[in-house]
Amino acid sequence: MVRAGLTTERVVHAGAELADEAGFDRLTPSELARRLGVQVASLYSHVKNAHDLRTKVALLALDELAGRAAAALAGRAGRDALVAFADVYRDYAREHPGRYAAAQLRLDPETAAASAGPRHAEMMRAILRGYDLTGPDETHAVRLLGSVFHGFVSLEAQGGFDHSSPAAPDSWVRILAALDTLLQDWPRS
Amino acid sequence: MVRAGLTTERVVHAGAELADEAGFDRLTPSELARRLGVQVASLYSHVKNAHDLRTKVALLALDELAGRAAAALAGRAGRDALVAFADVYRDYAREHPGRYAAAQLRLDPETAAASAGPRHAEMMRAILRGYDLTGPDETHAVRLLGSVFHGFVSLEAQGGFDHSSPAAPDSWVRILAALDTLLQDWPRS
DNA sequence: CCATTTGCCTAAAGCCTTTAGGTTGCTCTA
DNA sequence: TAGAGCAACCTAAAGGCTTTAGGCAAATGG
Repeated sequence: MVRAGLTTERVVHAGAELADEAGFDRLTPSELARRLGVQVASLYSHVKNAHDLRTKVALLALDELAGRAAAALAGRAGRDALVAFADVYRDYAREHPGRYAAAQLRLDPETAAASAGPRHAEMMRAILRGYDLTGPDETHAVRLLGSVFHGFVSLEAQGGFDHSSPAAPDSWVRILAALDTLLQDWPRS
Repeated sequence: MVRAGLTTERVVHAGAELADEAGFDRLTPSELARRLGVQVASLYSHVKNAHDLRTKVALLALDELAGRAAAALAGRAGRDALVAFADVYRDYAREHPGRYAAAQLRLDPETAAASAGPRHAEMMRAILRGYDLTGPDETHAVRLLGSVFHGFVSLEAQGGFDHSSPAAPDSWVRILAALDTLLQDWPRS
Protein backbone atom coordinates (compact mmCIF):
# COMPACT_ATOMS: atom_id res chain seq x y z
CA MET A 1 0.00 0.00 0.00
CA VAL A 2 1.57 3.29 -1.09
CA ARG A 3 1.05 6.00 1.49
CA ALA A 4 -0.10 9.45 0.63
CA GLY A 5 2.14 11.01 3.24
CA LEU A 6 -0.46 13.14 4.92
CA THR A 7 0.20 15.42 7.82
CA THR A 8 -2.14 17.86 9.49
CA GLU A 9 -0.40 20.67 7.67
CA ARG A 10 -0.79 19.07 4.28
CA VAL A 11 -4.42 18.24 4.94
CA VAL A 12 -5.15 21.81 5.96
CA HIS A 13 -3.33 23.20 2.96
CA ALA A 14 -5.23 20.94 0.60
CA GLY A 15 -8.36 22.06 2.38
CA ALA A 16 -7.51 25.67 1.69
CA GLU A 17 -7.05 24.90 -1.99
CA LEU A 18 -10.32 23.06 -2.09
CA ALA A 19 -12.08 25.99 -0.45
CA ASP A 20 -10.60 28.39 -2.98
CA GLU A 21 -11.60 26.28 -5.94
CA ALA A 22 -14.96 24.96 -4.87
CA GLY A 23 -16.10 27.47 -2.25
CA PHE A 24 -15.79 27.40 1.51
CA ASP A 25 -19.12 25.66 1.95
CA ARG A 26 -17.86 22.71 -0.07
CA LEU A 27 -14.91 22.25 2.25
CA THR A 28 -15.97 18.88 3.68
CA PRO A 29 -14.05 15.81 4.80
CA SER A 30 -15.51 13.64 2.08
CA GLU A 31 -14.74 16.03 -0.75
CA LEU A 32 -11.25 16.60 0.58
CA ALA A 33 -10.57 12.87 0.96
CA ARG A 34 -11.66 12.31 -2.62
CA ARG A 35 -9.27 14.98 -3.74
CA LEU A 36 -6.38 13.56 -1.75
CA GLY A 37 -7.03 10.03 -3.00
CA VAL A 38 -7.60 8.75 0.49
CA GLN A 39 -10.42 7.23 2.50
CA VAL A 40 -12.52 9.69 4.44
CA ALA A 41 -11.78 8.13 7.80
CA SER A 42 -8.06 8.68 7.27
CA LEU A 43 -8.51 12.42 7.61
CA TYR A 44 -9.76 12.01 11.13
CA SER A 45 -6.24 11.24 12.32
CA HIS A 46 -5.18 14.72 11.30
CA VAL A 47 -8.28 16.72 12.03
CA LYS A 48 -10.84 16.28 14.79
CA ASN A 49 -13.94 16.73 12.66
CA ALA A 50 -15.40 18.81 9.86
CA HIS A 51 -15.59 21.93 11.99
CA ASP A 52 -12.02 21.55 13.12
CA LEU A 53 -10.93 21.29 9.51
CA ARG A 54 -12.67 24.57 8.68
CA THR A 55 -11.24 26.25 11.76
CA LYS A 56 -7.73 25.22 10.84
CA VAL A 57 -8.16 26.62 7.35
CA ALA A 58 -9.45 29.83 8.92
CA LEU A 59 -6.35 30.09 11.09
CA LEU A 60 -4.13 29.48 8.09
CA ALA A 61 -5.88 32.24 6.19
CA LEU A 62 -5.66 34.72 9.05
CA ASP A 63 -1.98 33.98 9.36
CA GLU A 64 -1.22 34.29 5.66
CA LEU A 65 -3.16 37.52 5.50
CA ALA A 66 -1.34 38.97 8.49
CA GLY A 67 1.98 38.00 6.95
CA ARG A 68 1.21 39.71 3.67
CA ALA A 69 -0.10 42.77 5.45
CA ALA A 70 3.01 43.08 7.58
CA ALA A 71 5.19 42.85 4.49
CA ALA A 72 3.13 45.51 2.75
CA LEU A 73 3.37 47.84 5.71
CA ALA A 74 7.15 47.68 5.97
CA GLY A 75 8.67 51.03 5.09
CA ARG A 76 5.37 52.75 4.46
CA ALA A 77 3.37 55.30 6.41
CA GLY A 78 0.30 57.46 6.13
CA ARG A 79 -1.72 57.17 2.99
CA ASP A 80 0.79 54.80 1.37
CA ALA A 81 0.44 52.41 4.26
CA LEU A 82 -3.34 52.67 4.23
CA VAL A 83 -3.59 51.85 0.55
CA ALA A 84 -1.01 49.08 0.64
CA PHE A 85 -2.71 47.43 3.57
CA ALA A 86 -6.16 47.70 2.03
CA ASP A 87 -4.90 46.26 -1.23
CA VAL A 88 -3.52 43.24 0.57
CA TYR A 89 -7.00 42.46 1.85
CA ARG A 90 -8.68 42.93 -1.48
CA ASP A 91 -6.06 41.03 -3.44
CA TYR A 92 -6.04 38.17 -1.00
CA ALA A 93 -9.80 37.85 -1.12
CA ARG A 94 -9.71 37.78 -4.90
CA GLU A 95 -6.85 35.30 -5.13
CA HIS A 96 -8.16 33.09 -2.34
CA PRO A 97 -11.91 33.50 -2.00
CA GLY A 98 -12.32 30.29 -0.04
CA ARG A 99 -9.58 31.15 2.42
CA TYR A 100 -10.97 34.66 2.80
CA ALA A 101 -14.42 33.26 3.54
CA ALA A 102 -12.80 30.93 6.05
CA ALA A 103 -11.17 33.87 7.78
CA GLN A 104 -14.67 35.19 8.47
CA LEU A 105 -15.60 32.08 10.42
CA ARG A 106 -16.62 32.85 13.97
CA LEU A 107 -13.96 31.41 16.27
CA ASP A 108 -14.44 30.68 19.93
CA PRO A 109 -12.74 33.26 22.16
CA GLU A 110 -9.57 31.34 23.05
CA THR A 111 -8.97 30.23 19.50
CA ALA A 112 -9.53 33.78 18.31
CA ALA A 113 -7.13 35.17 20.86
CA ALA A 114 -4.44 32.70 19.81
CA SER A 115 -5.01 33.41 16.12
CA ALA A 116 -3.45 36.08 13.95
CA GLY A 117 -6.61 38.15 14.42
CA PRO A 118 -5.12 40.47 17.05
CA ARG A 119 -2.17 41.15 14.76
CA HIS A 120 -4.59 42.58 12.23
CA ALA A 121 -5.99 45.07 14.71
CA GLU A 122 -2.48 45.92 15.78
CA MET A 123 -1.45 46.72 12.23
CA MET A 124 -4.43 48.97 11.70
CA ARG A 125 -3.45 50.88 14.81
CA ALA A 126 0.04 51.18 13.37
CA ILE A 127 -1.38 52.73 10.21
CA LEU A 128 -3.26 55.27 12.26
CA ARG A 129 -0.01 56.47 13.79
CA GLY A 130 0.43 58.33 10.52
CA TYR A 131 -2.67 60.34 11.39
CA ASP A 132 -3.42 62.34 14.47
CA LEU A 133 -5.84 60.15 16.38
CA THR A 134 -5.82 59.35 20.07
CA GLY A 135 -7.79 57.44 22.68
CA PRO A 136 -11.22 56.13 21.73
CA ASP A 137 -11.07 57.90 18.39
CA GLU A 138 -8.30 55.56 17.40
CA THR A 139 -10.51 52.57 18.17
CA HIS A 140 -13.41 54.05 16.26
CA ALA A 141 -11.15 54.58 13.29
CA VAL A 142 -9.77 51.04 13.47
CA ARG A 143 -13.31 49.76 13.41
CA LEU A 144 -14.20 51.97 10.50
CA LEU A 145 -11.25 50.69 8.53
CA GLY A 146 -12.08 47.10 9.35
CA SER A 147 -15.70 47.64 8.35
CA VAL A 148 -14.87 49.28 5.05
CA PHE A 149 -12.23 46.75 4.05
CA HIS A 150 -14.27 43.75 5.00
CA GLY A 151 -17.52 45.22 3.74
CA PHE A 152 -16.22 46.24 0.35
CA VAL A 153 -14.30 43.06 -0.24
CA SER A 154 -17.17 40.81 0.71
CA LEU A 155 -19.75 42.77 -1.26
CA GLU A 156 -17.44 42.63 -4.26
CA ALA A 157 -16.84 38.89 -3.83
CA GLN A 158 -20.54 38.39 -3.58
CA GLY A 159 -21.00 40.09 -6.94
CA GLY A 160 -22.69 43.15 -5.48
CA PHE A 161 -20.89 45.59 -7.77
CA ASP A 162 -21.03 43.52 -10.92
CA HIS A 163 -23.86 45.11 -12.80
CA SER A 164 -23.24 48.77 -12.43
CA SER A 165 -20.57 51.19 -13.52
CA PRO A 166 -18.02 52.48 -12.77
CA ALA A 167 -16.00 49.33 -12.19
CA ALA A 168 -15.38 48.21 -8.64
CA PRO A 169 -11.62 48.99 -8.65
CA ASP A 170 -12.40 52.63 -9.42
CA SER A 171 -14.59 52.86 -6.37
CA TRP A 172 -11.95 51.13 -4.31
CA VAL A 173 -9.36 53.76 -5.19
CA ARG A 174 -11.74 56.64 -4.55
CA ILE A 175 -12.99 55.20 -1.30
CA LEU A 176 -9.45 54.80 0.00
CA ALA A 177 -8.71 58.38 -0.96
CA ALA A 178 -11.83 59.48 0.88
CA LEU A 179 -10.84 57.50 3.97
CA ASP A 180 -7.45 59.15 3.87
CA THR A 181 -8.91 62.63 3.92
CA LEU A 182 -11.38 61.60 6.60
CA LEU A 183 -8.58 60.32 8.83
CA GLN A 184 -6.60 63.50 8.31
CA ASP A 185 -9.51 65.53 9.52
CA TRP A 186 -11.35 63.23 11.88
CA PRO A 187 -14.35 64.91 13.56
CA ARG A 188 -13.91 64.89 17.36
CA SER A 189 -16.84 64.69 19.70
CA MET B 1 -54.84 12.99 10.13
CA VAL B 2 -54.82 16.59 11.33
CA ARG B 3 -53.21 18.88 8.80
CA ALA B 4 -50.63 21.45 9.72
CA GLY B 5 -51.93 23.86 7.09
CA LEU B 6 -48.63 24.59 5.46
CA THR B 7 -48.17 26.99 2.58
CA THR B 8 -44.97 28.13 0.95
CA GLU B 9 -45.26 31.38 2.84
CA ARG B 10 -45.67 29.72 6.19
CA VAL B 11 -42.79 27.37 5.52
CA VAL B 12 -40.52 30.25 4.59
CA HIS B 13 -41.56 32.26 7.60
CA ALA B 14 -40.90 29.34 9.91
CA GLY B 15 -37.58 28.96 8.14
CA ALA B 16 -36.73 32.57 8.92
CA GLU B 17 -37.51 32.01 12.59
CA LEU B 18 -35.42 28.88 12.66
CA ALA B 19 -32.51 30.74 11.07
CA ASP B 20 -32.78 33.51 13.65
CA GLU B 21 -32.86 31.13 16.57
CA ALA B 22 -30.43 28.44 15.46
CA GLY B 23 -28.27 30.19 12.88
CA PHE B 24 -28.54 30.37 9.12
CA ASP B 25 -26.34 27.32 8.65
CA ARG B 26 -28.82 25.23 10.62
CA LEU B 27 -31.64 26.18 8.29
CA THR B 28 -32.19 22.73 6.80
CA PRO B 29 -35.26 20.86 5.62
CA SER B 30 -34.96 18.22 8.30
CA GLU B 31 -34.62 20.66 11.16
CA LEU B 32 -37.46 22.75 9.83
CA ALA B 33 -39.73 19.73 9.37
CA ARG B 34 -39.05 18.68 12.96
CA ARG B 35 -40.00 22.12 14.12
CA LEU B 36 -43.19 22.17 12.09
CA GLY B 37 -44.19 18.69 13.27
CA VAL B 38 -44.24 17.38 9.75
CA GLN B 39 -42.40 14.75 7.72
CA VAL B 40 -39.40 16.07 5.83
CA ALA B 41 -40.74 15.06 2.44
CA SER B 42 -43.79 17.23 3.01
CA LEU B 43 -41.71 20.37 2.73
CA TYR B 44 -40.74 19.50 -0.79
CA SER B 45 -44.21 20.43 -1.99
CA HIS B 46 -43.62 24.00 -0.90
CA VAL B 47 -39.95 24.40 -1.59
CA LYS B 48 -37.81 22.89 -4.34
CA ASN B 49 -34.86 21.87 -2.20
CA ALA B 50 -32.66 23.04 0.65
CA HIS B 51 -31.07 25.77 -1.44
CA ASP B 52 -34.43 27.05 -2.58
CA LEU B 53 -35.55 27.24 1.03
CA ARG B 54 -32.53 29.38 1.91
CA THR B 55 -33.03 31.57 -1.13
CA LYS B 56 -36.64 32.22 -0.23
CA VAL B 57 -35.66 33.21 3.29
CA ALA B 58 -33.05 35.54 1.79
CA LEU B 59 -35.68 37.19 -0.38
CA LEU B 60 -37.96 37.60 2.61
CA ALA B 61 -35.16 39.24 4.58
CA LEU B 62 -34.23 41.62 1.75
CA ASP B 63 -37.84 42.61 1.43
CA GLU B 64 -38.41 43.18 5.14
CA LEU B 65 -35.22 45.16 5.38
CA ALA B 66 -36.18 47.35 2.42
CA GLY B 67 -39.57 47.95 3.94
CA ARG B 68 -38.16 49.07 7.25
CA ALA B 69 -35.58 51.23 5.55
CA ALA B 70 -38.20 52.95 3.42
CA ALA B 71 -40.28 53.68 6.51
CA ALA B 72 -37.26 55.10 8.32
CA LEU B 73 -36.39 57.33 5.41
CA ALA B 74 -39.83 58.90 5.15
CA GLY B 75 -39.69 62.56 6.10
CA ARG B 76 -35.97 62.59 6.77
CA ALA B 77 -33.03 64.02 4.87
CA GLY B 78 -29.30 64.57 5.21
CA ARG B 79 -27.65 63.31 8.32
CA ASP B 80 -30.96 62.27 9.90
CA ALA B 81 -31.72 60.06 6.95
CA LEU B 82 -28.24 58.58 6.98
CA VAL B 83 -28.40 57.67 10.64
CA ALA B 84 -31.96 56.36 10.50
CA PHE B 85 -31.16 54.17 7.51
CA ALA B 86 -27.99 52.82 9.05
CA ASP B 87 -29.76 52.04 12.30
CA VAL B 88 -32.34 50.02 10.43
CA TYR B 89 -29.59 47.78 9.12
CA ARG B 90 -27.90 47.36 12.43
CA ASP B 91 -31.11 46.82 14.37
CA TYR B 92 -32.41 44.33 11.87
CA ALA B 93 -29.20 42.34 11.98
CA ARG B 94 -29.34 42.24 15.75
CA GLU B 95 -33.01 41.33 15.94
CA HIS B 96 -32.81 38.82 13.11
CA PRO B 97 -29.28 37.50 12.76
CA GLY B 98 -30.35 34.49 10.73
CA ARG B 99 -32.38 36.54 8.29
CA TYR B 100 -29.56 39.04 7.99
CA ALA B 101 -27.10 36.26 7.23
CA ALA B 102 -29.58 34.95 4.66
CA ALA B 103 -29.71 38.35 2.99
CA GLN B 104 -25.98 37.95 2.33
CA LEU B 105 -26.54 34.81 0.31
CA ARG B 106 -25.25 35.11 -3.22
CA LEU B 107 -28.24 35.06 -5.54
CA ASP B 108 -28.11 34.26 -9.21
CA PRO B 109 -28.46 37.36 -11.38
CA GLU B 110 -32.14 37.11 -12.32
CA THR B 111 -33.21 36.33 -8.77
CA ALA B 112 -31.10 39.21 -7.52
CA ALA B 113 -32.61 41.59 -10.05
CA ALA B 114 -36.12 40.57 -9.03
CA SER B 115 -35.34 40.88 -5.34
CA ALA B 116 -35.54 43.93 -3.11
CA GLY B 117 -31.79 44.35 -3.56
CA PRO B 118 -32.07 47.16 -6.12
CA ARG B 119 -34.40 49.04 -3.80
CA HIS B 120 -31.63 49.17 -1.24
CA ALA B 121 -29.22 50.80 -3.67
CA GLU B 122 -31.97 53.18 -4.72
CA MET B 123 -32.57 54.29 -1.15
CA MET B 124 -28.89 54.94 -0.58
CA ARG B 125 -28.88 57.13 -3.65
CA ALA B 126 -31.87 58.97 -2.18
CA ILE B 127 -29.93 59.63 1.01
CA LEU B 128 -27.09 61.10 -1.00
CA ARG B 129 -29.43 63.67 -2.48
CA GLY B 130 -29.02 65.47 0.81
CA TYR B 131 -25.35 65.87 -0.02
CA ASP B 132 -23.76 67.38 -3.07
CA LEU B 133 -22.58 64.37 -5.02
CA THR B 134 -22.95 63.77 -8.73
CA GLY B 135 -22.05 61.22 -11.38
CA PRO B 136 -19.56 58.49 -10.48
CA ASP B 137 -18.91 60.07 -7.10
CA GLU B 138 -22.45 59.21 -6.15
CA THR B 139 -21.83 55.56 -7.00
CA HIS B 140 -18.58 55.53 -5.08
CA ALA B 141 -20.35 56.97 -2.07
CA VAL B 142 -23.18 54.44 -2.33
CA ARG B 143 -20.60 51.67 -2.31
CA LEU B 144 -18.83 53.19 0.65
CA LEU B 145 -22.07 53.34 2.61
CA GLY B 146 -22.92 49.77 1.68
CA SER B 147 -19.46 48.61 2.68
CA VAL B 148 -19.48 50.36 6.02
CA PHE B 149 -22.99 49.28 6.98
CA HIS B 150 -22.51 45.71 5.95
CA GLY B 151 -18.95 45.52 7.22
CA PHE B 152 -19.66 46.95 10.64
CA VAL B 153 -22.81 44.96 11.19
CA SER B 154 -21.26 41.69 10.17
CA LEU B 155 -18.08 42.24 12.18
CA GLU B 156 -20.23 43.09 15.17
CA ALA B 157 -22.45 40.04 14.68
CA GLN B 158 -19.36 37.91 14.41
CA GLY B 159 -18.20 39.18 17.79
CA GLY B 160 -15.32 41.16 16.38
CA PHE B 161 -15.82 44.10 18.73
CA ASP B 162 -16.65 42.12 21.85
CA HIS B 163 -13.40 42.22 23.73
CA SER B 164 -12.31 45.78 23.43
CA SER B 165 -13.62 49.11 24.58
CA PRO B 166 -15.32 51.43 23.88
CA ALA B 167 -18.52 49.52 23.25
CA ALA B 168 -19.59 48.88 19.68
CA PRO B 169 -22.58 51.28 19.73
CA ASP B 170 -20.25 54.16 20.58
CA SER B 171 -18.18 53.43 17.52
CA TRP B 172 -21.30 53.13 15.43
CA VAL B 173 -22.43 56.63 16.38
CA ARG B 174 -19.02 58.14 15.81
CA ILE B 175 -18.53 56.36 12.51
CA LEU B 176 -21.86 57.63 11.22
CA ALA B 177 -20.90 61.15 12.27
CA ALA B 178 -17.60 60.75 10.44
CA LEU B 179 -19.38 59.50 7.33
CA ASP B 180 -21.68 62.49 7.46
CA THR B 181 -18.78 64.95 7.46
CA LEU B 182 -17.03 62.97 4.76
CA LEU B 183 -20.09 63.13 2.51
CA GLN B 184 -20.44 66.85 3.13
CA ASP B 185 -16.92 67.39 1.93
CA TRP B 186 -16.30 64.55 -0.49
CA PRO B 187 -12.86 64.73 -2.13
CA ARG B 188 -13.24 64.97 -5.94
CA SER B 189 -10.70 63.55 -8.30
C1' DC C 1 16.28 -6.48 12.94
C1' DC C 2 12.65 -6.28 16.01
C1' DA C 3 9.28 -3.10 18.50
C1' DT C 4 6.69 0.72 18.31
C1' DT C 5 4.50 4.23 16.26
C1' DT C 6 1.33 6.00 13.08
C1' DG C 7 -0.65 6.40 8.54
C1' DC C 8 -4.16 4.46 6.31
C1' DC C 9 -7.65 1.01 5.82
C1' DT C 10 -12.56 -1.51 6.24
C1' DA C 11 -16.87 -1.64 8.52
C1' DA C 12 -20.78 0.21 10.39
C1' DA C 13 -24.11 3.41 12.62
C1' DG C 14 -26.74 7.33 12.13
C1' DC C 15 -27.76 11.44 10.12
C1' DC C 16 -29.39 14.32 5.92
C1' DT C 17 -31.42 15.31 1.18
C1' DT C 18 -34.20 14.15 -2.47
C1' DT C 19 -37.48 11.53 -5.41
C1' DA C 20 -41.53 8.47 -6.26
C1' DG C 21 -45.73 7.18 -5.28
C1' DG C 22 -49.87 6.65 -2.32
C1' DT C 23 -53.72 8.27 0.75
C1' DT C 24 -56.86 11.45 2.66
C1' DG C 25 -58.79 15.89 4.01
C1' DC C 26 -60.81 20.32 1.57
C1' DT C 27 -63.21 23.00 -1.59
C1' DC C 28 -66.07 24.10 -5.10
C1' DT C 29 -69.06 22.98 -8.67
C1' DA C 30 -73.13 20.78 -10.53
C1' DT D 1 -75.32 18.09 -0.97
C1' DA D 2 -72.63 14.50 -3.60
C1' DG D 3 -68.51 13.72 -5.27
C1' DA D 4 -64.52 15.24 -8.40
C1' DG D 5 -60.31 17.18 -8.27
C1' DC D 6 -56.78 19.39 -5.89
C1' DA D 7 -53.52 19.91 -2.48
C1' DA D 8 -51.50 18.50 1.81
C1' DC D 9 -49.33 15.12 3.93
C1' DC D 10 -47.62 10.46 4.27
C1' DT D 11 -44.39 6.08 3.74
C1' DA D 12 -40.53 4.08 1.49
C1' DA D 13 -36.21 4.01 -0.36
C1' DA D 14 -31.81 5.42 -2.54
C1' DG D 15 -27.62 7.58 -1.90
C1' DG D 16 -24.43 10.82 0.29
C1' DC D 17 -22.12 12.74 4.43
C1' DT D 18 -19.93 12.51 9.20
C1' DT D 19 -17.98 10.11 12.75
C1' DT D 20 -16.31 6.18 15.64
C1' DA D 21 -14.10 1.60 16.34
C1' DG D 22 -10.89 -1.51 15.39
C1' DG D 23 -7.18 -3.64 12.38
C1' DC D 24 -3.05 -4.09 9.31
C1' DA D 25 1.24 -2.68 7.51
C1' DA D 26 4.79 0.80 6.39
C1' DA D 27 8.06 3.68 8.43
C1' DT D 28 11.18 4.82 12.44
C1' DG D 29 14.68 4.20 15.73
C1' DG D 30 16.98 1.80 19.21
